[in-house]
Amino acid sequence: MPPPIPPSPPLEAAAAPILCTVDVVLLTLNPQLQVALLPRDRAPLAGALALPGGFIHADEDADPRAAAARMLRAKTGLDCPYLEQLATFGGPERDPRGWSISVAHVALVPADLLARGAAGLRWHPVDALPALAFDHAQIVAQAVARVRSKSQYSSLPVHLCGERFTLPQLQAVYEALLGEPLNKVSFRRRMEEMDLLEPIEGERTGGAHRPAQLWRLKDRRPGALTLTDRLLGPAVLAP
Amino acid sequence: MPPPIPPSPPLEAAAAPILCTVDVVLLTLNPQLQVALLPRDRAPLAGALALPGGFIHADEDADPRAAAARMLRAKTGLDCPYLEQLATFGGPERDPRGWSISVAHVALVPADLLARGAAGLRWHPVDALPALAFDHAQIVAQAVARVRSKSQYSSLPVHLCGERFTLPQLQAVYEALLGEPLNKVSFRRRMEEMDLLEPIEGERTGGAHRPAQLWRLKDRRPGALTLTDRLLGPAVLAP
DNA sequence: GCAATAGTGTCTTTGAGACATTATGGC
DNA sequence: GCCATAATGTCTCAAAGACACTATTGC
Repeated sequence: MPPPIPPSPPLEAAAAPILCTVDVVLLTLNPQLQVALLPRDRAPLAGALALPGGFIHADEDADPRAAAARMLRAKTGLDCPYLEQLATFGGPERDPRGWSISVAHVALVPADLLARGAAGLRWHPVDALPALAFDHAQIVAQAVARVRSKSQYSSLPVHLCGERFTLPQLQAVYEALLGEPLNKVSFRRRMEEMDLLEPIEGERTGGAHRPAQLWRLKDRRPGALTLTDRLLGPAVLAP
Repeated sequence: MPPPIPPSPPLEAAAAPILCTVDVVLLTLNPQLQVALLPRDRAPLAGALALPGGFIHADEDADPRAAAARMLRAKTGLDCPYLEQLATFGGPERDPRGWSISVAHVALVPADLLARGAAGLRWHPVDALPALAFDHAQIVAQAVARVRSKSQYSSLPVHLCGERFTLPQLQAVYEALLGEPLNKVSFRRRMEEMDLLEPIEGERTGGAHRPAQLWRLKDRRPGALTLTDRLLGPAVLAP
């Protein structure tokens, strides 16, 4: 028997205020996957390690992504190369101040950009995290799953390399994210099919052995992803 | 030159109140992909077609998903089989009442469940939508992209079939979502590999021709997805 | 029997991985 | 010359698609 629909439920009545925040899972590869954490400087949970984040400011943020970018700039000094919305976490218990929402984002930064900015950041390998404030451990876990999953079928890992890189370097990044060695020939075939890299003429890396060709992204829009219809690695980890 | 980090920005100061809502993109296949819309019964935009949704209630919702389920029950009478968070949309302009957030969800319902509930719902093919309120057209577009994308590598389409279905029916659902015919042999090989279906002993569909075996999901947890590490269709549509 | 759909067997093609070979640097 | 790494050529194997064939119903 279909449940009767109440005539006119007061769904749009104004509700109790909800705390609206944004958090950023900032990741780098150095040489393993690491996440940036900050000790909280005020209550609640002062001193506890937490993701960079804070309240959305209705008067200055154009959307959640802009709020995340502002947070990142303010708390880490980085102007973010790759920034993607992850998911929204919410509920009455996650923050002692009341029913709260956090629009979580993932940001990627090449390890060689870390010198600048990054003042009080504490980097922790994602596979050995200390206790985190609120539900931030869960958020980090989901972010890592997302990044690993997308590494299977997209160019996402290039955003963990600098602007210029060699194919062996890029393959090492994919392997670190996917957690297993990749076939060199297949990897190069796939990168060529994706058609997202261009060689930097004349440029090669030095070293004690045969120098490798340097490459850069063809499409210079920051944060752009190229997808492939075949998979590089194994196990799909996250939806 | 790295931008200096301001000493102690007032990031956690209480901010202007933000409207927190949830919207649901409820989809069915009948025979094309259709979305459920409701004419708004109050200002703003009274009369305009919109997604079922409304404010989060801090006093009764355990999290955004619960809020979406409540909304769905109240506005459509359906207790949802498949419900997944999509993304969060927010900004100062999307709702005339002020800076607002909508945690958008995707819900799938088999066409044969539509008889019950579904009182004032208006179903529209997603490829020929009328004008929608707020930014709901964009939300629907993203939901459809997500559903089509997941159809490539997961069992998501089974949630658009009823509890019992034949393999030709299921293949037709995949084909409708992916927009192209699939190879019968490969499709069956893949379904067998995924190991998510079990035949219903003795049961077969009638009809003028050879009857087909009926199947059902092995894992009866509603909303559970099985993933595959190979792709069924072509073009990856959404990240 | 015939028509129409369900289900399966098999061959061909394609793409991925393993391996070997060549190339280019420093010493 | 030797070693180490980069880059590419080639072979093998496995999976996907095309196609044909069998199976089962109603008429």
